[in-house]
Amino acid sequence: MPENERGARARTRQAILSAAIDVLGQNPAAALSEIAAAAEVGRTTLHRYFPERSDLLRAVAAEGSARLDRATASAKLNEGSGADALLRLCREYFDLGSLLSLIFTDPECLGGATPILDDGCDDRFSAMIDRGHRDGTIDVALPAPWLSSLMWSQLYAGWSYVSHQGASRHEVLELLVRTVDGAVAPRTTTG
Amino acid sequence: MPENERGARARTRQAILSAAIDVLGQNPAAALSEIAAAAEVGRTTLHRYFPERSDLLRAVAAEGSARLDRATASAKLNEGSGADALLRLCREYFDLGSLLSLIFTDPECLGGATPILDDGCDDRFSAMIDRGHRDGTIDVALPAPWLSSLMWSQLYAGWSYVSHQGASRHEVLELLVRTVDGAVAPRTTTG
DNA sequence: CTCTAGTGGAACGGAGGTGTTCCACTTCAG
DNA sequence: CTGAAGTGGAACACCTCCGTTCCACTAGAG
Repeated sequence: MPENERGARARTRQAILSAAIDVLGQNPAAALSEIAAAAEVGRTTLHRYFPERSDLLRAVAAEGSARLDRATASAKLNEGSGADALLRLCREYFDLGSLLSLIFTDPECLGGATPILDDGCDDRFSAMIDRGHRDGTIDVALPAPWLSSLMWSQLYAGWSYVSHQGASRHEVLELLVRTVDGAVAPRTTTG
Repeated sequence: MPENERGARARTRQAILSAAIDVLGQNPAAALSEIAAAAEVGRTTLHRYFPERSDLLRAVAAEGSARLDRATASAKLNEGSGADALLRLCREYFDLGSLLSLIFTDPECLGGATPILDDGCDDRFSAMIDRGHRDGTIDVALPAPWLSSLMWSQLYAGWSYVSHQGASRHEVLELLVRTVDGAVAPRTTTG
C-alpha cells in the first residue's frame, strides 16, 4: 500500500475500497467485476491497484479496521458511566454504515481485528462493561462477551433496517439506543 | 418432492437436507461437494436427489419454512400477555439451531416466507406485539417490524455464541431472554 | 446364487470467475 | 505537437464448480 499516492491514483484506490466494502457487505462472494462496476472502474484498473483478490481483501481489512478504531476512539469508552459509554459506542458504530454489514456477514474479513464473537473481546470494551457492572448501570448478570454480541447484532439489525427498508437513520438509531439501553439496565423487579 | 419415499431414500434425502441447512448457514455460497461431504454422501448421489442446485435450494426453503411454522405454532402467540408470547417465541425459535444462521445470513433463501426485515412482518407477530402494546407489557415506542429485527438479530447472536464458542445452550438462552425482556419492557423512568 | 436398489468414483463438456497481456483512448504538462 | 499517466476493452489460459454419463461396488430380497 504505497503511502505516497496523490491525486487521481489515491482517489481511484479509495473509490475501489469503498465500493468493495459496500458490495462485499451485501455479498461476501461477489465477483471482482461487480466491485469494479460499483466503483465505476474497469476490471483492468482494479487489477492494477490490487493484483489479486487477496490483495484487495487485505486492503479492505486494513481500511475497515482503521474506520473501526477511529469510531472506537471517538466514543471515549473510559468517560461517564458504563452504560453511557456503551450507548455512545453504539452511536459511533452506527455511523460505520455499510461496513457494519461487512463486519457482520464476514467476521473473518478483518483478520486479527475481528470485533465480533471474540472470546475475550476487546480489552477496552471489557473494561467499560466492568465499570458499568460496578457503577450499577449495567446488569451484572450480563457478561461482556454477550453484550458485545448483543451490541453488534443490534447494530446490524438497525443498519439493515435503514438500508433495506427506507427507514430514517435517526429514527432507527433512537430505537436501537432505546432497546440496547433497556436490555443492559439492571432489573427493577426480581425475576 | 415425492411424498411416497420410504426407508433408505427418505433417510438419505433428509440427511442431505439437514447437511445443506448446516453448511449453507455457515456459507451461503458453499459448493455442492461440501454439502455432499457434510451429508456423508457422494456428489453423484446428491445430484440424484436434487438434479440442480436450485432444486436443492427449493427443498431447503420448504424444509426451513416447515420447521419455522412448527416452531411458531408451538409458541401459541395468542395466549398470555404480549411480552410473554414474544419470549415464548424466542425460546421456540432458539431451538431451530443452525437454521437460524441460514435464515439470518441468507434471508432470501426462504423465498416468500422470509421472516426477517419484512416491511409488514408476519400478521400473527404484529397482532402479538399490538396486544403487548395494549396490555402494557411491551414498550409502545417500539413498532412491530423493529421488534422482529431485534428478535432475529438476537437469536442469531445467541446461536453464534453457542456454536462458535463453547457456550451452554441453556445459559445463552437465559441471557437472550433476559436481554429481550429488558429491551421490550416499558420504561419505568421517563427519558 | 440372481436380481434389484442404492450408492460412489471417474471423467467429460460447459459456464463463470480470475489473472494476465496487449492495445487504443483520453487528459494534461511541456 | 509530443510524451507520459491513467484508464478501459478485448482476448487468452487457467481454475473451480456444475451437471451429466457411465461403470463398479455393496446390501438385501427372492
